Amino acid sequence: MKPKAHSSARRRPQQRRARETVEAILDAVTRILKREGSEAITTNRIAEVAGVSIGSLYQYFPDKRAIFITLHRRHIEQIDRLVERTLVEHATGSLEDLMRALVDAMIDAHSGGPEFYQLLMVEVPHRVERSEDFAVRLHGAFRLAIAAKGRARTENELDKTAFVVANMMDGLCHGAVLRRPAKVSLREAKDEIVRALLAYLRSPED
Amino acid sequence: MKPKAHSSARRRPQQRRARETVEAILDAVTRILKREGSEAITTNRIAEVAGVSIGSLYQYFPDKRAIFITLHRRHIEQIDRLVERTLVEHATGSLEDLMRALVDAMIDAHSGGPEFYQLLMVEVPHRVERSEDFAVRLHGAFRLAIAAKGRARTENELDKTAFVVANMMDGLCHGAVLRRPAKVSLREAKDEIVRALLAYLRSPED
Amino acid sequence: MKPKAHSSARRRPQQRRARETVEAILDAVTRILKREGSEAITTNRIAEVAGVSIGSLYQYFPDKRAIFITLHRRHIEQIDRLVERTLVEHATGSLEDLMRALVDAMIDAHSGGPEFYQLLMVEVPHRVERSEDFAVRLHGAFRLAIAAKGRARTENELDKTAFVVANMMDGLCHGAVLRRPAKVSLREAKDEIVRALLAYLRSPED
Amino acid sequence: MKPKAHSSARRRPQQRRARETVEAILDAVTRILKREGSEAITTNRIAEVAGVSIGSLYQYFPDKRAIFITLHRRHIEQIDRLVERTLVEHATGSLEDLMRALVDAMIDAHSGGPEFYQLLMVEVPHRVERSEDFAVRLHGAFRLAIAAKGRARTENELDKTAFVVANMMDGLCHGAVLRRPAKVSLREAKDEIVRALLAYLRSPED
DNA sequence: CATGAATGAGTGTTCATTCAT
DNA sequence: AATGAATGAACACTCATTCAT
Repeated sequence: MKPKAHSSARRRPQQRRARETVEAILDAVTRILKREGSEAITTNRIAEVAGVSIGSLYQYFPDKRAIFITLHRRHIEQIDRLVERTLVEHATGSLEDLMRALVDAMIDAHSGGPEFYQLLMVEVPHRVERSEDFAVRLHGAFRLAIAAKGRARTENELDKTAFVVANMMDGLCHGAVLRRPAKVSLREAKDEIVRALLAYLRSPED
Repeated sequence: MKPKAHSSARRRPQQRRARETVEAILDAVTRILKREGSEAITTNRIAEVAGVSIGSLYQYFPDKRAIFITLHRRHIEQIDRLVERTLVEHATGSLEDLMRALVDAMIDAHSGGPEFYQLLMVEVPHRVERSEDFAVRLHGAFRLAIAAKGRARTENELDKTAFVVANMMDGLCHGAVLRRPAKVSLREAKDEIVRALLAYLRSPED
Repeated sequence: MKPKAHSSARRRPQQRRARETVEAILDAVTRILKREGSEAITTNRIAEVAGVSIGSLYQYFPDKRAIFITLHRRHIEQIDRLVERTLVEHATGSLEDLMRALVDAMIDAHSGGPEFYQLLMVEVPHRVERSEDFAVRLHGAFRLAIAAKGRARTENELDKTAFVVANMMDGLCHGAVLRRPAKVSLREAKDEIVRALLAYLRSPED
Repeated sequence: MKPKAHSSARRRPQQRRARETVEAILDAVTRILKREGSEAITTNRIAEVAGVSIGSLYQYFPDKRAIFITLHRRHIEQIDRLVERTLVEHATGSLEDLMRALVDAMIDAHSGGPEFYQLLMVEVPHRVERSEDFAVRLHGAFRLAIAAKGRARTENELDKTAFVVANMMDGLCHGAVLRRPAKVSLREAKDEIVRALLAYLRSPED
């Protein structure tokens, strides 16, 4: 009656508590970053802002870095989902629609402020969990999408094209958010980025 | 009585010493970064590797951050000189020559390893001394160069074009150094970057 | 109504559970000590290795130290039983037989490794529960045994003799286990210890 | 005149300061141990009691354990010097004089209280710096001294004798300080220890 | 000016213990 | 009773910076 019957109902509370604590910790990091700056992100402050004890923090994360690794993983998962969803949704549309949708998605995803990405860059051990940069991770997806839209190409041409598209997208969208000249509106920047991508993709192979 | 009497003869040695000390400190930072990683860059270690006392370090730099600000300023000055020289040298050449020369220059300048730029990004206070990002700083230079090569354009079109070219250049060159797929050679990447830039610059305005 | 009604039948299981839990905890300590070293002996780890919850551990022991006190008490009880049994068993034999039997018993009892005794030394509060050191506790037993074997002595002489014998036994047996030179076998060490004890016990009073 | 002339005069102050700081730290440990107990020995408290900053403490000792290792090394050096000096001083005297002098020396050296030795036992990593226990270290010296006094012996007999003498000395002197029965005076204990040692050393080989 | 010993606020982390479930 | 998530005081240690020499 008590011990094992539909134990899921019994274990859930624990798992829910744990999940909530983890969320609170992760949220606290971004909150502190925004309100107090990256230097204020200490484990004790995180715990305090998260409303949990420092001991609880260490129950869920083996050390400080693990918090950033989790944050990083979540971030790239979010971006990847977004990009892949966009690629699928516009698989049958025009090349222009696809590019525009991707640019919109990228810019939306990065609007959280540059400090956050900076932070992850600094705190996440290179090549350990950050393993693959955006442009590297999505190389395959871009290749597929480009292959579907484009003319016949060799494998090598596809690789080069995917490399350029991924890095243009990343660099230009980042630039549009972080260093757009005052005289250029976000709308205009997006249009121009799309124009640049299309110009490249439509240019003759050689 | 003492201070100014034919000071040039007297001060020179001091200024040379000072200059040498500053250089030694700055060099020490990059040396430690390469050999021991960014975590090892402490003021005491910098002084030690530079072969000066910690006291002397603080004679020339008010605090740790000032060292990075100096390093950063030197870095952007170097890049700027490089880009501007390239723009001038290829002012009369073809657009393709200009772009190829710029891409070469950028990739050369960034071959010092990503850790260095990362470090500066992290340590230099935003908007204080890092004031203007590459793409922003060189916006004007690019505008001029593009205006000279291109067809008649409105001011706004020039701004947008300069924005895109600067950010494409930055993003793609960075990508070529840091995240180029194994199957694409650096030579091929450069060619493809130039091709993308030209495709954009030659595409019809609208 | 509830508490005592044929309680023996009812309480037994509980008492058995309790006993088992206590044993599991005590065993866990020595197991961790051997496998992970004394630094790994934390209350949480003890509970984990014992297969009980940390809460249960605190049900049976008021604090960490109580665990070591229990362990210590058990250890001295074991030694005392061993020594006293040996004294009784060899009450009628020769002095040499008695000494040899005691040395054997002591060395056997200490073969569990030095870390264990070290641990108890450190963790058990002096003069609280560790109240009486081996040589002090068994002083009386030794006095009796020596008195039985020896010539007529004054009380004071008996005290001195018991003091020396107990401490020789302790020190030499400890030494035989922990710091015996490689060139001396355990067999030889035992023989030599017995020889030393007998030489002392047989030496003229003055 | 100032800079390099007999630089020893200049460097001394530094070395003296350093030496004083090290002494202050080491003294602080024993002071805290006596006044507040071993649990109060934290690096911060040590620094406080030593009258230096925690930073200075870490300038001279890489970590907490290093402090205990130094303390331990000094202790064994002191004991060794004492024993060896005694052996030399009584090289030509009677066996009884030598033994009595050694017992006196040992008891004097251990009168600092048992907590101190306990502490070193616990904190100094076994077999790392504690390399050789008293009885092991002085095995050679005892062998020589015994060989000089005694009758002709085989190598093996010398080893066994040295083993027994060293451990008797250690165990009995320790016992005389730490667990002497109230009814036995220190004077009596010493006499009895000497008597036991002589009885052993004078007993026929087999 | 140069030196480097000294400083100490602040950091990440541990672990004995409590208490709501 | 049993559980184990939560607690938080306390610890070892770092490092930017100061200042007496």
